[in-house]
Amino acid sequence: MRIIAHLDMDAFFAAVEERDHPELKGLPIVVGADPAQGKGRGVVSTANYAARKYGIHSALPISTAWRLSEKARAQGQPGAVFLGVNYRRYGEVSERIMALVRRHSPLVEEAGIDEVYFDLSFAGSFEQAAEICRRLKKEIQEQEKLTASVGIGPNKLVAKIASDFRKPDGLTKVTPEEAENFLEPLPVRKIPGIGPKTEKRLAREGIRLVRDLKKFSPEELQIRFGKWGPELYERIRGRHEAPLQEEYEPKSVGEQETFGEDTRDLNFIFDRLWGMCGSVWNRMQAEDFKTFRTVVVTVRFADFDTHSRSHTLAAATGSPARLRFTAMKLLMPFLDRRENPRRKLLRLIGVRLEKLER
DNA sequence: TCTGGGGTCCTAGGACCC
DNA sequence: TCTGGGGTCCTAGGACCC
Repeated sequence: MRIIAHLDMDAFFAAVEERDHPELKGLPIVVGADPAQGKGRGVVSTANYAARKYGIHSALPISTAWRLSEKARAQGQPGAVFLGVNYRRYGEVSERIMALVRRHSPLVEEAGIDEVYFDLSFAGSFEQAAEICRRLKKEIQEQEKLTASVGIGPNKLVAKIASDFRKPDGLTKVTPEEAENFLEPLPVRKIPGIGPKTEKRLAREGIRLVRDLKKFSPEELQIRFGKWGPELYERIRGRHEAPLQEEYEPKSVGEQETFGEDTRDLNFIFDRLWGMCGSVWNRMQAEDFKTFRTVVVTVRFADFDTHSRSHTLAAATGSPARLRFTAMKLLMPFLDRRENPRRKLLRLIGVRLEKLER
């Protein structure tokens, strides 16, 4: 019998900041882009639970978060504390938490900086597995002063949905017998792979819950969802055999940058492209790759219209000059009248390397 | 309201080859 | 006169995840 656990840190970035800055304890905290007095253009990475009471959440435009904070302040509540994202710091904390997890399981898949799957089949029973998870949560609390939510299930899919079921500081156990009933009443959006677009599309047909999706045969799901349909048929019934993946090979390395303000200043744009080529090339090397073969350049115009151009070289190369040359060639058409007849301002550019080899 | 940055995977058309 | 079928690679776009 497989027993899989999924651990997800609660409001991770914000929780680390709150812990490291005792003077902020209890205040609403928003980690993300610089709000720049309401004129900032990024989004919220993480809001702690106090900030969520104001309606602030992950992926919300930081300008909207600023407005919600001002509104709360006008009503006599504390304004939110806005902090930049300190990846290095969160990475260190993450490493220590992953080390704790590894003490309890021989098979661990890190699924991001703040979440991890681990195999507890050896425990023999779901009750024993839950006991291990309670211990782990306690260790994280004592060592790091942070809370996590854990889900235990017969596979990764059920474990992940279960960890999200009670938050924060939750522990949810779903046995193989319970899995199908556990999923039925949940919104379809809870199924990993069903995002905002698919949720909307399904809602138009009156399909909102996992239960509603179950009326379709694998063939009908194939028509609606393509290759993924038959797989989805299994998933909504709680069946999912994917093994834990202990490590994986990156397939691409890239960077993109949204400018402080939209621009058509060629000196500025070329300068940024140049800089990005350099840092992407450095990161490729740091990841132990020697060569790339495909270069992708992305452009986003002021109206959010987004395009990419890619070029695959005849042979792999490790040359940074070749990268700069190719990226430049791919970018040029976007600045040209044919591709950009209305001379739209640029909001973002990006560079990505694919077909990497060691 | 106004939308980040790092990625992965899928689809679909066209080119090309056998 | 009417024009196969399958496989692979490249390119562009889109949905999704953290």
